[in-house]
Amino acid sequence: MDAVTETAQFEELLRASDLRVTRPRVAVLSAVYAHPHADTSSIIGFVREDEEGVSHQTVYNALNALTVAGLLRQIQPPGSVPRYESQVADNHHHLVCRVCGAIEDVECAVGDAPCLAASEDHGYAIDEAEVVYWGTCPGCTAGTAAPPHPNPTPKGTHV
Amino acid sequence: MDAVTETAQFEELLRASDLRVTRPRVAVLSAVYAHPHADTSSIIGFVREDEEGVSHQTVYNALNALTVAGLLRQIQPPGSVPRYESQVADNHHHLVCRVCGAIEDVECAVGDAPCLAASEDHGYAIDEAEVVYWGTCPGCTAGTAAPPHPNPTPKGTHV
DNA sequence: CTTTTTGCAAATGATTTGCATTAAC
DNA sequence: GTTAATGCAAATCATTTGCAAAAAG
Repeated sequence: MDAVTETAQFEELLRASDLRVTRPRVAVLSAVYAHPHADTSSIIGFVREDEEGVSHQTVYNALNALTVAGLLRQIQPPGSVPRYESQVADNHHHLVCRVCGAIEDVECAVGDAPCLAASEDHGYAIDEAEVVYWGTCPGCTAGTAAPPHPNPTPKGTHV
Repeated sequence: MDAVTETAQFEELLRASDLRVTRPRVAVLSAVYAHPHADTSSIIGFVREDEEGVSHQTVYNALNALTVAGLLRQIQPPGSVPRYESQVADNHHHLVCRVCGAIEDVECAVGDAPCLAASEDHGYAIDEAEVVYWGTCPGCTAGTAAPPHPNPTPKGTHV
């Protein structure tokens, strides 16, 4: 897919969600599609490669609007900064490395059905179940990678 | 359990983790045990009820040390501030209200076993699976409570 | 032409850092 | 006595707010 086609598709996504089509929003969508799990400051950097002079508030505004509209999904591993990804229709979950902060997508093992029935729902109307698998990625297990985003390993838990 | 006994137990917990026993640390443990899911600023308030003049950095230090030691567990719903809870040995999960930010504990439906096998582990050594159920609590469903901690509902996801 | 979004500047608020003092062991 | 934790102050960083100018529909 060439750049022109891609831009047209992002514009279509915006229109379909009743959002005004602006260059910063297209650039934000493009950045997140190209870099899943990117954090806000990285996204600001990517957006400015496409469109110089875009303010960070505009990126914050766009990320927020796109997330509310359902075009993006915000994920936030504890102790880390919010990150964004584009796939919202499937029900994949995340594998997070405690050492380097890397994030991988994993398909939900049970497909389209609820991942887990809450044993008691406390009267809540549940609309989503989100699963985070914590572990150590192959590179960090091998001790080859430096830890940029360390997260402590809690005790007394299991997988 | 009276206050003296409780304090003695917290001191014992600290000693068992090779942590020095200090009044601020005991106060932090006490605050989190008394108020599960409290955020840092609330904890600072509770600690100062017990021990005046404790600085917030000391509370931050203590929370961090206790979390690394495994005496506390940090949870952080996206868009919210980090919260702490004391139960670390079981494998309960959380039910979070998108409207008011309330958090409830729910027991893991599958007991002691892994909650969900990752369909592909990408070579990660997984040590924990964390589940967050998103929904609306009974009070907010009834429309009786004001929203202090709103979180947008993403589209395209399922429970 | 009306409404929304952008861009700039400044404010806010949580968390961290550095260092001398104090307390734990 | 030695080491680690505390308290104070100041710095940092992500994020938000307010408002005038510009762009979208």
